[in-house]
Amino acid sequence: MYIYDSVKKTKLLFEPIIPRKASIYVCGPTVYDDAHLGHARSSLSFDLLVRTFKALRYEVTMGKNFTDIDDKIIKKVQETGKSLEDITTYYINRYQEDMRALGVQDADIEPKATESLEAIESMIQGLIDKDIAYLVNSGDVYFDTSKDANYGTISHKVGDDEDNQSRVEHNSEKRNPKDFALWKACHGDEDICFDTTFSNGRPGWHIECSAMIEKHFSHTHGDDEYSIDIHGGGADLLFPHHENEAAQSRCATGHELSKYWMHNGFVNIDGEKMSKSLGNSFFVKDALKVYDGEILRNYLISVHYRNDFNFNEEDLLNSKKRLDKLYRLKKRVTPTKASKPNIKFHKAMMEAMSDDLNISKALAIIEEMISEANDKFDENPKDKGLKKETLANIEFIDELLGFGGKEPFSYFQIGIDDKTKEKIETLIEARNQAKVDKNYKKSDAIRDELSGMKIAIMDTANGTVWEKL
RNA sequence: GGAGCCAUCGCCAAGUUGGUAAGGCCGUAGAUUGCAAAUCUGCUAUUCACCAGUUCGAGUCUGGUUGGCUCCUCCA
Repeated sequence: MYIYDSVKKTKLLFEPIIPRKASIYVCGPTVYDDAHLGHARSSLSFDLLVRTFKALRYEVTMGKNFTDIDDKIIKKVQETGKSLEDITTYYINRYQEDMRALGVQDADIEPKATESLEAIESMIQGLIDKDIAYLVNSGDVYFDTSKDANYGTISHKVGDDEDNQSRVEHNSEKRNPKDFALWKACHGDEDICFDTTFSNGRPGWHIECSAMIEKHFSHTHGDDEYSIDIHGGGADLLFPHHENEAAQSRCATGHELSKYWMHNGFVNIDGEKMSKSLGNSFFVKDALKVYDGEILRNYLISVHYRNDFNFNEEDLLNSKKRLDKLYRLKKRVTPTKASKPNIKFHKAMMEAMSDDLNISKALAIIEEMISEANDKFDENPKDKGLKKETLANIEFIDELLGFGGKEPFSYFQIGIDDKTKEKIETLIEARNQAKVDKNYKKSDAIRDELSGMKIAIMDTANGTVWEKL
C-alpha cells in the first residue's frame, strides 16, 4: 500500500506501526447542522481507505470523532432553547443516517468530546505541569508554541516573523500570537461549562482530538514513536488544527501523533469552495432526495480523493451511466451463485487502489471487465462459469468500492411503486403479443406510452426488461 | 503580505522513479434489431496553458510567464 503523505508531500510505502494492523483517525464533523457534500467526500475518502486496507487483509481500527461542544453548537442551543445533548444527539444521528445512505461503514470508535473530558483535562493539566501550557487570568489555558521546537513541521508554516498579515486577532493574554487555546473559560450564565482543576470552562477545538487519540489508541501502541498510523481529515484542517494537535500530543506524550497524514480535497460548487460563509452549501440530505445514495456515492468517489471535486448534475448523470452498465451486466448474470473473482481482475483492482487509492484506474479496470464479459455473453449467454465469476467480480467491487451490491432489477426500478410496476408488466405483455402478431404499429405505440412514463424497454435474449429513465 | 496546490481531447478524468498520452460521457461508422433500446466492433488529443532550459528523449525535471484555486479566522 502506497499513500500520499501530505506532511512529507510524497507518496510513501505504508509501513504500519504494528505489522498487518492499521490505526486510522479522521476528524469528524462539528455537530450543529446537517452534513454537507464536503463531509460526505471526506467520509467517503477514508471509507475507501479502510475498505482497501481490509481487502489487503489489514486489521483496521478506524476512529472518527464528533465535536459536540463548540461555539456554534452553543449558539444553536441559545437560539433554539434546546439542550446541548438534544441538538448534538440529533445531528449525530442525522450524520450517521446520511453517511450510511452513502455506504460509509461505521467507524470502530466514535468518541465525543463531551465524553472525553477527563482525558482532555488530564492532558491539559500535564501540559501546564510541564510549563508548556499556561493559565491566564480570564481562566483560559493556552499552549505556548515557543516551547515546541517542532511547531510548524506539519503544515510547514514556519513563519518566524510575526509581521505577516495574519488575520488572527491580538489577544493580550497570549504570550505569542501563535499560541492557541486549550481551554476556554466560562463566559456568563449562557455558556455551557465544565469544572476542572484549572478553571470552569470548555475545551478548545484542537485538544479533543489529541486527547481522544491518546485515550483510545495509545494502549494499543505502547511506547512506540507514534500514536497512530494515519491521521486524516479535510485539507483545510492541516493548519491550524492538525498542526496544533500534533504539537499538543508531542509535548504531552513525548511521541509523535501520527506516522502518516492524509488530507482530502474540497467539494466545489461553480469552481468555489463550498462553505457556509459563501452560502453555497449543499446538504447530503437534499441530494439524497433526488438521487439514491449509491448513485451519489459512485459519483463522489469517482475523482481522486486529493483533488478538488467540482459538483454538478451533468457529471453526476455521467457517472450514473457507468453504474447502470455495471447493473445491466449484473442482470445478465442473475440469478446465479458467485464463485471466485477473476484473479487478474482482482489483482489489477487491488494494485490500483493500493496506489494511493487510484480510483480512476480502478474504474477503468471495471469498464474493461464489463466490456469483456458482455462480449463473451453476446457469444454465449449461458456461460455458467463466466456468470459465476462475473457475479463474484461484482461482489468484490461492492466490497472494495461500495457499489454494485443491489439486486439488479430493483436497481433500475428505484422509486417505482408496485401498482405502476404491474401496469408496466401488463403493457410489456401486450406489446410482446403485438410483436408476435407483427402488429408493429401497436407495439411501437405501447413503447411510446412506456417512454412517456419514463420507462425504457429492451428486448434481450431472456425476454423484455425495463428500466426507469 | 506569507505558504501551497492546480492547468491533459467538446465534457469528466488517469498518467511514482523522464522513453513517446488509460477509462468514461458525447459524437460518428458498422454488427445486431421488424424499428428501437441494450450489447459488441471501429474512428475520435502527433499532443498535454505558454516560453525557455537540462536530456539521445519531458505531460512527467529546472527557471520564467499567464490563468484558476486553497490555507494563514470557524470550516471536511
